[in-house]
Amino acid sequence: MARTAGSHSDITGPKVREAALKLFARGGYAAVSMRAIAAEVGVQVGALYNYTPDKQSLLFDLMEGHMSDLLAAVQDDLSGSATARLQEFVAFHIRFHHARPDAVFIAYMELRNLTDDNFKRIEALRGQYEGGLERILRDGVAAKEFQIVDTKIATLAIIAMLTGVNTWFRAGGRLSLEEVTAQYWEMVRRAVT
Amino acid sequence: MARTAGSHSDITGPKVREAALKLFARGGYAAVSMRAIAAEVGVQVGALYNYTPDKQSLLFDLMEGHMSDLLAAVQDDLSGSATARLQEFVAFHIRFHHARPDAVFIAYMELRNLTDDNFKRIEALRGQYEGGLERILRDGVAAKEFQIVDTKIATLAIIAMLTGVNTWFRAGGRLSLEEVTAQYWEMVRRAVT
DNA sequence: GTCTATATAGCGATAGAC
DNA sequence: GTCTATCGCTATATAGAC
Repeated sequence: MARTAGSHSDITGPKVREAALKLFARGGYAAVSMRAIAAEVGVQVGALYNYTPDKQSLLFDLMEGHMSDLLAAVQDDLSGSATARLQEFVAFHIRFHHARPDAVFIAYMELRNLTDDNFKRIEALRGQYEGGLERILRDGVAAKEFQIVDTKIATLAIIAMLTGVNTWFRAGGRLSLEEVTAQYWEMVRRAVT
Repeated sequence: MARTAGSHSDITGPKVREAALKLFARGGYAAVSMRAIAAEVGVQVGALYNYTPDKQSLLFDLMEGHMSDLLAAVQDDLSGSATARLQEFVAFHIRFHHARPDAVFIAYMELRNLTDDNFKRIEALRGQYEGGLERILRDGVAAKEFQIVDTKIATLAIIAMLTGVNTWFRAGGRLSLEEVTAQYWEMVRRAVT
């Protein structure tokens, strides 16, 4: 309305992030040029630098945003049994990751393209998320609901298994996400008891 | 001996592949230049093209070589029980992948940098390997050793879980590879029975 | 806020001398 | 088989006009 023609900071900013997310996931950080991102947004390359100081910050912001969303969304109702908490974690992990495949892909594939400092910050967030699962497993062992020799190994094994769903599951296929979740939960449940 | 000075095709060829393997694993295919590979080998960039027609072929040859090695090494002794065959598969997968972390990393991370044709060929090899595991699971279900709703899902879940070992296990740490293998086998065994 | 133009650097691949 | 030199192109990032 009272806005200067050509001024679109509130629109272009999110569009830059969306374009980078899509293109990084498709082609890889190193292979995607700032020109390609600008073309996807519909501006010239110089305009991108109103929204990010450089390409590295763009990558880091995407990964940090994803990990923050993940940590904000995960819940752990301590009043339930460890088994119930683990079942909720499995369902949450599959559901959350399925809903944002591009961000998940980038978070796993582009770690090595982060600077050392940025890498440490992302790894710390990842450690926090893993800690949430391990706490459930340890509580389950203490309550004699689970039999697990090493809860750290079990944590990593479960997360690797669950995240793998994103590499093959596509909606509209032979199975629904609910069926897939039920079968993964059954495997996880057996593996820890 | 009777060799022309400066002629080192039998030495340089493998060194080019080794250098590319190491650098691709560390920095990613797109981020590694032919100049960087030449420097790692100790030659000038022009010399590389005596050993590969282009950079893409270098990547494909590494990935195809890895998958061929994997398929040649995996064994399935059909005379054993499905449980014994699965245990051997778990131990083999962890052992084989642990021995060549760079090749494994590239095989998973650089798929999107393959041309369409090359991608299809690598995916076919991967499908062959997964088929070997699924055959064990199906036989185990038929023999009532395993209870699995969907052997395809179980195949993908088990492989994702086992391959995840490479992302965190380092020799000389808290646990030996044998101990890790034993714990993964315990989780897999429970998950399918 | 976006544009065009440009600085500076590096890329994959090839040609031709030795 | 390896080297040096080079072609043609693209990269990130910045400067200054509007």
